[in-house]
Amino acid sequence: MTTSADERLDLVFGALADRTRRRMLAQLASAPASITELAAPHNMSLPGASKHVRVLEHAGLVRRTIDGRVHRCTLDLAAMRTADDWLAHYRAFWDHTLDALTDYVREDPR
Amino acid sequence: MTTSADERLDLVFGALADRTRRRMLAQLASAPASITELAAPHNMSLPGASKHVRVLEHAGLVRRTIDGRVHRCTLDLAAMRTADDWLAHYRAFWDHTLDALTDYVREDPR
DNA sequence: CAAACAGTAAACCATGTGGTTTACTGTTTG
DNA sequence: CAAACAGTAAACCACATGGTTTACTGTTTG
Repeated sequence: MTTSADERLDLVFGALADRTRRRMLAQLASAPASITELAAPHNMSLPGASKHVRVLEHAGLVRRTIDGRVHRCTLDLAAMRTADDWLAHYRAFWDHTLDALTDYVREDPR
Repeated sequence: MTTSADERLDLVFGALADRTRRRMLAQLASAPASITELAAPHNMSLPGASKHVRVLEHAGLVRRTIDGRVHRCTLDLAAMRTADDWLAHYRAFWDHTLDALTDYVREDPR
C-alpha cells in the first residue's frame, strides 16, 4: 500500500474541499471530539458525520481512538503538512515573482 | 456573486484535489501555455483538458486571454494564497504544539 | 436486565466528476 | 477559398460524493 505523493495529495486536498470537514478540523484544533460532538454543530445525522470523519481519517488528517462506545477523534498535524509542503513550492514562486515585478516597476517606470 | 470565503476554499481545494490539474499548474508555473499545450503531457483529449482548465479558471487559479484561436493560460498566484492562508492558520498551530510538546518533554522527563 | 446511547452498515437518492466521442464555430494559412 | 487547426458544446458513461433513513452491534447505566 505504497501511497504515492499524488495519492496523498488527492486525498488531503479532496478532504479539505468540503466546508463541513474544514469546520470539523477547526473544531478538532481546539479540542478532540467524539463523532456525536462533531455532528452537533452541523445539524447533521450521525451517519453523515461518520462518513466525513472517515474521509478525514483516510486522508490522514484525523486519528481515532476507540474507548468503549465513544470514538475520540484528534487532529493529525503531519498530514496537514503534506498539503502545506505542496503549496510551499508555489509560495516561494509567488514571492519571487512579486520581487521580479517590483524590480521591473523600479527599473522601468514609464 | 459575492463569493464567500467557504465557497472560494471549496473551489480552490477542489481544483487542487486532482493530480492532472496539479500538473497543469506546475506546467503553468514555468511558462504560460495554450489548452493544446496543457493537454499534450497527459495524453488527454482536448475537451478533457478544456474542462480541467475551466475548473482551474473557476477556482481563480488560472486566467485566460484569448488571442485569435489560441487561449493563453497563466497562473493566478492570488488564488493560490487563499488556500495557503487557510493552511497558515494550522501551520502556526502545529508549530505551537510542537513547542508545547518540547516544553512538556523537557519539564517532565519521567 | 432493560433501556438508552454511540456508532457503523447498508440501501437509496440527487448531483458532481473525469473522461470520452462526435459535431460544431471560428481563425489561420497554403 | 479550401483545408487545417484551436477550442467549445453537447451527449454520454462509469463512478464518487454528500446526504438521508432504517436497521443493526455493542457499551453503558438506571
